[in-house]
Amino acid sequence: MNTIEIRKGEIIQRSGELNSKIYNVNTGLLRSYTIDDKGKEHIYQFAPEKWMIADLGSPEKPCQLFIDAIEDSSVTVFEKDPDISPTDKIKLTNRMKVLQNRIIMLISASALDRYLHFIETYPNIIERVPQRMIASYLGVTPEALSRVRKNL
Amino acid sequence: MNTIEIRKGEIIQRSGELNSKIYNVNTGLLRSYTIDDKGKEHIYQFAPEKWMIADLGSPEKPCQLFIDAIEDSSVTVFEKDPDISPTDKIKLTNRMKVLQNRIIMLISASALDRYLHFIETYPNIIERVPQRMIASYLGVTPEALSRVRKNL
DNA sequence: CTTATGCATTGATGTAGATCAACAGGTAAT
DNA sequence: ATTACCTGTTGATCTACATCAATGCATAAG
Repeated sequence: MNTIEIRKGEIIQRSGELNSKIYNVNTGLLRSYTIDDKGKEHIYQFAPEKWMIADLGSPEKPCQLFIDAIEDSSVTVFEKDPDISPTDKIKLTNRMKVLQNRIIMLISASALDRYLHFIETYPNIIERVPQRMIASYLGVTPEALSRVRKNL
Repeated sequence: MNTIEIRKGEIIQRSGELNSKIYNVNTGLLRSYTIDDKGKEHIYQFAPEKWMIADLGSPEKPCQLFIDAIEDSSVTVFEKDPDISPTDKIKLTNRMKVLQNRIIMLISASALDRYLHFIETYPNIIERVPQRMIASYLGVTPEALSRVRKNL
C-alpha cells in the first residue's frame, strides 16, 4: 500500500496484463476502458477523488480493462486482498449500486435518459471530461450525444 | 439467517418496498428485474444455485428491483450485514466480475454477440428459462432474439 | 374434445442511433 | 503567423433493432 503520482494520459494498467492491484484515487481522475476489435474505446468507469478503480478479474488472469489518468492524479495502490476493511466494504457496496443502476440504464433507457441520469449521478464529472468520453460511457457515439444535448 | 421455500412465480421482493435482505439460492432459480413505465420488464440478474441475489440499495431506501422465483426454490435469507465472511467476499467479487462483463457487453456488443456471450457464460440457464426472459436480460426484444437465433 | 393462455416465430413497417463525411473553433507546436 | 491536431457540431445516409400484428404450437383447464 503506497501512494503514487500519475500524469494525465499515463496508462497504469493495460488489457492483457496481469494485475492484482486496486487503486484508490486521492486527487485527480482516472478511467477504465476496453478497446474493441475495431479499435474503439468503451469506457467502463470513471474514478474521481475517493473512488476505487480496478479490473476485478482474478489476479492470476489477464485483465480486460485499461486504466489511465484523465487528469494528473494521486492514487493509493492496494493489493486485491481478501481481507477488506469496513470502509472498503461500504465503498464496494456503493460501487455495486452504481453498477446496478448503470445496467438498468443500459438495458432500458434511451440515450437521452441515460445522459440525464449521468449528469444527475456525476454532476461534477461532466465539466472535467471531454464529451466523447461521456458518450463512450453511455454506450453511444459522440455524434449521438451531441444531438441529444442540442435538444436540451 | 433462515431458510425459506419459494414457489415458482412467487414474488419475494417488490420495487418500492423497503428491504434489507440478501438471498442465497440453495436450489431453484430466482431473478431480479425492473418494470419500466411502459410496463415492460427488464431483467437485471438470474440467480441459480449458489448465487446471491439482492437489491443492493441502502436498506432504508425503497428498492428498485422485483425478485421472484422462476422455479420452485429454496433460499437462505441474510441481512445486509456490514460484516461479511471471506466466502461471501469471494462471491461478491465474482458477482462484480459478472457485472463488469455484462456492462461491457451492453455498451459494445451487438444482440448476436451478447447472446453468444450469454450462452457461453450461462450454458445451464438457457434450457431452464423462457427465451423472452433471456431477451430481457440481454436488453433486446423477444422478436429480435428469435431472429438472432434463426441465423445460428 | 374444446377452449384458453403463454411462448416462439414471421412479416411489415418505423425509428433511434450508427456511420461516413465535412467543417468550425481552440489550443499546442513550429 | 502557419500548421497540425483535437473536440464538437451538423448533415446525409444506412442499419440494427423496436414496434405492431398475425399465426402456429404447445401445455393446461374446463
